[in-house]
Amino acid sequence: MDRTDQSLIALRRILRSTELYTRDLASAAGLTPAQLRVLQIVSGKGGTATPKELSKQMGVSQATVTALVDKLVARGHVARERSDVDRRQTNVNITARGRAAVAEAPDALQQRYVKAFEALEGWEQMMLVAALERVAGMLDARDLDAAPVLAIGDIGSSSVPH
Amino acid sequence: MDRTDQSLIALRRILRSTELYTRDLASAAGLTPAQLRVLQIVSGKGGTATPKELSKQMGVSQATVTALVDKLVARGHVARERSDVDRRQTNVNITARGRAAVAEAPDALQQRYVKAFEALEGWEQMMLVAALERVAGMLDARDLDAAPVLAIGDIGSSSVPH
DNA sequence: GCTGTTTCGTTCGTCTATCAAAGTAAGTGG
DNA sequence: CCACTTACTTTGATAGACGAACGAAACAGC
Repeated sequence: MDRTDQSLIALRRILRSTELYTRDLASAAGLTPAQLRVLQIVSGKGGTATPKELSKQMGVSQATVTALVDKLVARGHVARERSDVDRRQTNVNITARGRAAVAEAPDALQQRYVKAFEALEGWEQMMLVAALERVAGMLDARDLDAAPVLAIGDIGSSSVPH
Repeated sequence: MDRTDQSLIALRRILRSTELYTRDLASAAGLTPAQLRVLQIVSGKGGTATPKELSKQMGVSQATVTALVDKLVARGHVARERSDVDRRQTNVNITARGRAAVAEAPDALQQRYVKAFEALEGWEQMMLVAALERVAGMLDARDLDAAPVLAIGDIGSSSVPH
């Protein structure tokens, strides 16, 4: 087996672990994975976001975002509010309850990862960061012209410094 | 920002790129992501697998596998066959058409990644493989049966402590 | 042999995620 | 004020996912 295959297998293991884990995580928090993602994004943007932003960030249609926000509103995790600056826009604001749900999400996978990561030597941490960023850059759709789906959203412009 | 955050951000970028891409890939192949995954697994196991194996490998219930296989059967990508050794079991066999679908899946992300990876110097490839496997190991506490891999080696530099 | 238990797969009912298309409401530029 | 665009929602459809209940086959233990 060559190194390319090895790297692909390792990537698939990473993907699989996180995918399986996301389901556990969300269900433990009483939310579905997609709903949790919405909450996390809203929370990460300082507690408010528009459906448009969510749609872009998540790579799904606005119709889907509407449905997800409906559910979160029904459960009291977020509240809708008409924007004053542009009344076509709706602000999706996280509630105290929503914040609590995000905070209390028993993020065992991430905790395990963080713990393992922080147990490493400094030079190993740097090596891993460099490698992960390298791989992320290799996968990033930024330069692809012919992939409309991937062109959705400003990948990284909000959260990934370069 | 500390190195832990940097590594988490890079990981999320990797996850996001692949997740968005999977949808594009599957739709171009005329399949849904879940259906394509079934086909890929069956194909990877030599052309036949049981629902139980698929369920385990994919991390979904058997009921879900049944539904997915139903769809693939309807489209002629796989065929069911009763096992002779244990007649409770059903073998899901890939058809020529199924193989073609897997082979023709325009796996642009992977191709793009492979191309970038293979353009790297040998030592860089080794570094990335070591790093990815390291991360996979940190995330992947349970099932090791998913991939035919392998204890993480050190990368040739003699002093990787653990 | 029998009888109870486990395993494998399926069926059924239900919920969520998702989209495309059509609709509504609000801003923008003649 | 009219046409156009933008932001969001509604509607109707399909797919994915689960748990519960089920039949069939294998496997116990006598």
